[in-house]
This record gives sequence, structure tokens and C-alpha cells, in this order.
Amino acid sequence: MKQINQDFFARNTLVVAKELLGKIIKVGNVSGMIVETEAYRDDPASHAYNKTLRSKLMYDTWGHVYVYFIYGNHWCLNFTTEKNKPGAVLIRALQPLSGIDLMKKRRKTENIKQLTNGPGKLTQALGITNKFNGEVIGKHIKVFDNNLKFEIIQTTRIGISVAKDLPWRFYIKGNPWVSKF
DNA sequence: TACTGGATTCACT
DNA sequence: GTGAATCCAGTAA
Repeated sequence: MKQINQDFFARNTLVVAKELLGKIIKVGNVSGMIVETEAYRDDPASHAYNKTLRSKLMYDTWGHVYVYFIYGNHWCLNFTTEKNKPGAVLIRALQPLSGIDLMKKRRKTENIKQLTNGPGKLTQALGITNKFNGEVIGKHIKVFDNNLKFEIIQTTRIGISVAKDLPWRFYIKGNPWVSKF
């Protein structure tokens, strides 16, 4: 399996979000296949809309890990994109592949479907916190190519984004780990 | 220094 | 279907 290099992320955010589907994320001995992503660009729904200390990574880097905390409870995992524009792809759901026992322990559940079917869940299962924020992809969080073919659905999150050029959410059709939100 | 709201999840009804 | 938990970054002062 081939590891993805930084150039993969130096492209249009929507293209990266779409092509990340089916790729493998590996952190230590825990890994999973990406089954749902969300593209964030320079729109009012995104942290990228205002350049702040937090969103600086989205402006200045590509192929880096961007982790932030929300709702007092949850971490969200993003990969930054595009060389000359702000952008990032939120990883919304994974299909667990290895290290499942450790994921169950971290998530405190035996239900495999509940391990990584949401943005906050998968970071917990993978042990991702802001200690990885700003790291280049490949250091601790690795992404591998996986030559699988599947049907991809594009959609939007109506009511949240007022961005143009929608849609910007992608998931693998029929995969049980796609989040319901 | 204080206030506000959020790229969510879970328990409960 | 509804609401609580929970805390950090951004903003205003």
C-alpha cells in the first residue's frame, strides 16, 4: 500500500475531499478507511472565512493535520489543502480496519458501528487530540492509497452553509459507517 | 476580563 | 424528537 505524499493535498479542496474517500488513515496500530468527508473553503460556514490563529493552518499549509475542539466535548480531524488558498477537508467517518479492540476500549462500546461513524467519534477511537495539530501528514497520522472502486455521493448540508459552489460533502454509497448527521 | 456560540454526541422521553 | 454536557477560540470592551 502506497503512502500519500503532500502533493496530493496541494489541489482543489473538493477534488481532495472526493479522492480521500477509500483512503486508509493509520495512527499507530489503529487504522480505518475514510468513508465520509466534508470540504471547507473560503466560505462563511468555515473557519477559513476569517484568518485567525486557529484557522491560520488552513491558509498557510497543505497536507497538514488540523485538529480543533468543539462543543466542549469533541475533537475534529481535518487535513489542510491548496497551496495558495485557504482550505481543509474534515474527516467525518471511517470504517474500522485494524486496532479495533483499542478503538472499543477508547470509545467504551462493543458496537463496531458506533466506533467511528462521526467526526467526534473517530478522533476518540484513533486517540487524536490537539497534540497532533499542525503536524505534517505522515508523521503520526499516515494516509495510504487503496485502489478500491465504489459509488460516491455528493451532497450539501442545507441550513449550515451559505457557500456558493455547493455541494461539498462526499460519502461512499451504502457504507454502514457513514454518519447520519 | 467576560461573554458567546459551535464542522457533536449521548441519554432520555 | 429533545435537551444537556462541556470548554475553547473569537470578539468586544
